[in-house]
Amino acid sequence: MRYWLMKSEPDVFSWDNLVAKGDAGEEWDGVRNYQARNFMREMQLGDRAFFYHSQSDKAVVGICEVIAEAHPDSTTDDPRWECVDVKALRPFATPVTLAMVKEEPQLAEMALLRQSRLSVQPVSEEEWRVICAMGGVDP
DNA sequence: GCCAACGTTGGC
DNA sequence: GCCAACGTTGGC
Repeated sequence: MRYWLMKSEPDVFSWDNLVAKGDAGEEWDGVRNYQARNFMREMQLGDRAFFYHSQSDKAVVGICEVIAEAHPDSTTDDPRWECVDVKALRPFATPVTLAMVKEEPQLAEMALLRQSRLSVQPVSEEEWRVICAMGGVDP
């Protein structure tokens, strides 16, 4: 299993919105960046991803699971764009803010810090464990 | 609201 | 194929 981090602006689509979708989950549509799309193509059923709120929150707020592998993005006719489906798995007891990530030396190499504009990115197993511990959830 | 980073577009 | 112009994202 691999680990990922996916960003969303909470004003557009929040963690609570995903929770409301239940086990049916939701398409992670709207990605129009090749690098982010390529990471979604690598995702497999059962992979886990952090749900990150950009802009106002700037924090990891929950864990979701990939429930459908890459398929055409229903929000466009352009065949270049694909997306996966995810469902909410569990919320963080304590949201892990961007500031907290910056202060943790073990997380210094994260794409979240190095490539701030990338909306879908891989997370190493070690980074996954560290952030889960900070957030008070089981990895 | 501003700005840095960076991706995309289009002229040459 | 290069590069200037421009648009978007996301942190501050």
